[in-house]
Amino acid sequence: MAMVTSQSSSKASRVGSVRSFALSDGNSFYCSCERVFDPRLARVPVIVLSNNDGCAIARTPEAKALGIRMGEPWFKIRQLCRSEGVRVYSSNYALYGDMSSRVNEVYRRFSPRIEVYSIDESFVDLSDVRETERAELARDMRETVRKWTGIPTCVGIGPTRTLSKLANHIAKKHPELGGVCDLTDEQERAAWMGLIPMQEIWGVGPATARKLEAAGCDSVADVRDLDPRMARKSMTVVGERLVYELRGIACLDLETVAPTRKGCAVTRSFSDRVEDLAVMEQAVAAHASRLAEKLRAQALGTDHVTIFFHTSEHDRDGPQRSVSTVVTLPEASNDGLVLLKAAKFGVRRIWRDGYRYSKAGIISTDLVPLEASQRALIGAFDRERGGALMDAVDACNRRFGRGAVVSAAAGLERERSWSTKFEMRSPRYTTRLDEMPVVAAC
DNA sequence: TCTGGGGTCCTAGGACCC
DNA sequence: TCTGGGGTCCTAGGACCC
Repeated sequence: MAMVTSQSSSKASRVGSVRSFALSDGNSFYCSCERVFDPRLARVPVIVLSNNDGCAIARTPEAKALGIRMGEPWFKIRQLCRSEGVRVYSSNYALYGDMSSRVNEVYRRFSPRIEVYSIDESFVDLSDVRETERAELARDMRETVRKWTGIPTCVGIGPTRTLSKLANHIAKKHPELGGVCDLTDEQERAAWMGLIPMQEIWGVGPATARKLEAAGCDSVADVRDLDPRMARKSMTVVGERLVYELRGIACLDLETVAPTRKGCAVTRSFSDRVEDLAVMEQAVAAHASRLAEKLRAQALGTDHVTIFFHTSEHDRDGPQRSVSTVVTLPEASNDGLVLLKAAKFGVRRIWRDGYRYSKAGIISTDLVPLEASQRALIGAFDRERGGALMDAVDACNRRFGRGAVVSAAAGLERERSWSTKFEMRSPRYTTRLDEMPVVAAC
């Protein structure tokens, strides 16, 4: 079998042998997390809003039935939610992240090889499970997750990652399957593929869908039957792999060990527009501190950061401006004070009065393991002192909660006029002692 | 008259994902 | 009034090198 990959790769060592993947994901995951801790939410419409309470990013079936779409802005659905009694929550990532790791702990009991693909989805390798036993194992896994964490899931099984995603899609759309769909059988698979529109394929977005349409594709089966060479011509190696994956030939293997992160960013929309340099400095400084924290958690560093801010396209009347600048450091660092200083420097460099800025951020690409990074001959940071200080800051924040110790330059909570809205956040039940649910037994 | 060939690295931009 | 945040991969094209 020809390896369909853009670069020679040895990690797909098992590619070619018969594989089986299960994709398990949490149903309306964020909403389900909220339901675990509040039984009153069962069977009523629930939605969770994005950062800044901007738009709906998770909806229970009851909320979907009311016509609330994915990504719909909050201000457009507020009335509907009020009149229909929809329970609305701000994002509570501390809770969702913790619930996610609990769910993954359960998956690990069913297979030694799992890939945590996103906060609510994981691939589970079932290659060593007998074909006839896979669906049963999936049902068992699903029940165990439900019992131990309270999260409802759906599982799709297939010989490639793409087909397991497709199976998962079917499991979700067809409740009569009991939350598990196994596409191992070729005939059964072919029947389903003829029924599902190609837009549902994992990896097909609007641009690819237009190309596929032009090529006469309507269903998933049509894409499977494309000539792989033609697919490569119009859709690059990504398109060619897609065709093979749909044919049951695995081109993508599991990443069971999370690869070192390549980039990291902290960006936020402001709750109110920012027109003042001092406020912008404070906001970006806070983002920089947070970025440094994220890098420290993974022992990574960066020797340059991009600072950006821009106005909003939705402010039709005002003048528009979008700027960015790269600030280079003498050597890689993850010291909060170093990145904060770089951030403020960058902001001042590109600041211009007279605009109503809506969003700002700090981005770092090309992360390096800090210990292995090249030291500067001139301008090296005092890593011993800086590192000890940051260790102490991290320890305090772990113990007393994020934000317990911050740089004054990044602003205290109460003076942050720019900060993000979380007006309807539920308690962080599982990660904060003071927000733990209290149960009375009598 | 006539001006190589092949490689790497970097960046920007497009596309897609959750 | 009000429209999220944070990632990955791939390609083309330019700079540069020998």
